[in-house]
Amino acid sequence: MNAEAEATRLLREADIRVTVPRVLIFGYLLSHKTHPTCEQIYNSLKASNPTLSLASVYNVTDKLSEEGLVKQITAPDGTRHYDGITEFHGHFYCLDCRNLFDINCKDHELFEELPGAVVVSCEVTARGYCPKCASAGKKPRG
Amino acid sequence: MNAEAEATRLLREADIRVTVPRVLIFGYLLSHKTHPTCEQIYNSLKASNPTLSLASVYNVTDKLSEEGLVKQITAPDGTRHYDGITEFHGHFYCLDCRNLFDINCKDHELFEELPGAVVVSCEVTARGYCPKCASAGKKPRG
DNA sequence: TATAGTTTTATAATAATTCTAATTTAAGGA
DNA sequence: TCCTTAAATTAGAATTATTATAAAACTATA
Repeated sequence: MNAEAEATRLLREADIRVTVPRVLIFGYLLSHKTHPTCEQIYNSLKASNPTLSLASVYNVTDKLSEEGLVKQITAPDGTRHYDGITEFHGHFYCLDCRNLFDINCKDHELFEELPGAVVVSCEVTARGYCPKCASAGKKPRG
Repeated sequence: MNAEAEATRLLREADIRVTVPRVLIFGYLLSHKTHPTCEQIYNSLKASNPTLSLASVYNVTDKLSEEGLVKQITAPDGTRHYDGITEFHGHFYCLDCRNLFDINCKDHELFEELPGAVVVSCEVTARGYCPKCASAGKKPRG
C-alpha cells in the first residue's frame, strides 16, 4: 500500500476528516524519515501541488500531532520538526549541520515527581556533533 | 555569598571577562530557579539597570551556555529558557500554562547508537498538563 | 592611565509561526 | 445526485523570538 492510501486509512481510523492536504502531508511524513520542518514539507510538495499553502502545512501538522498520528520534535534551535514514526525514540541534534538523527532510547518512568500531572509525550534530545561533522573537526572548542 | 559575588567568582574561575551584564544575568540565573527566557530576565533586571539591553541578555546567555555555566532548555513551543542548575535533570512542559518544571531523571547511556558522535548535552522534556492545570480540567480531549 | 581588544548598546533585519477573513471542500441527509 | 453546514484551506498580514550590524563603552593589562 502506498503512503497516501495508508495516510487515508489512518485518518479514517482516527475519525479525522480526510482532505487533500492532510493526505499529502501525512503521506509524506509516513514515507520520509527525515524529520522535516513545515517549510521543508511545503517545499517538497508544492511543485506537484501548486495550490497547497504553507499555512496548511502548519495547520495539518498541528492537527496530526495533536491527534498523536505524528510526532512533533522541537530542535534545540527552536525549529519544529515532524516525524511519522510514533514509537518512542530519542533524537540527536548536530550543532554544526543542524540535522536530527534517530537514536534508540527507552521510555522512562519519570513522572512520580509531579503527582497529578498528565503526561502526554516525552522527548529526549541530545546535542553534539554528528560523526560526519565531528570528524571534520567541528568539535566544541578545539 | 550573594548571587552576584558567586557569579563573579565563577566567571573568573572560567576565565571569562567579568562585565556588568554578565554578573547581573548570571547572578539572576543562580538565584532564580524559574527557567526564565531572555525576555523575562530582561524584564526583571531592567528596572534596576536601565541601560541593560535585551540584545545583551541574548549575548550573555549564549556565552554562558556555550561555556557550560548555565543550561539552555528549548521548550516545545520553541522558546529558549535558561537554568542556573547545571546538574543533569529533566523538564516537564505544561501545554496549558507553558511553564517548565524540574523533574529528576538520570542521565542515560544513549549514544552507542551513533559511533563517532560527540555528545555535548542531553535534554529530556516531557509534555503534558501540570497538576494545577490538569485539576482545572485542561486535559487533552475531555 | 593609556591601549587594544572585547563587549555592550540601540536599532534594524530576519525567520518561524500564528492570525484573519474570505473561499472552498468534505460528508451526510433529502 | 444535489444541498447544506460545519470544518478546512488559502493568501496574506501580523506577531514573536532571535540574530545581525555598527558605533560607543568598557575590561584587563601593560
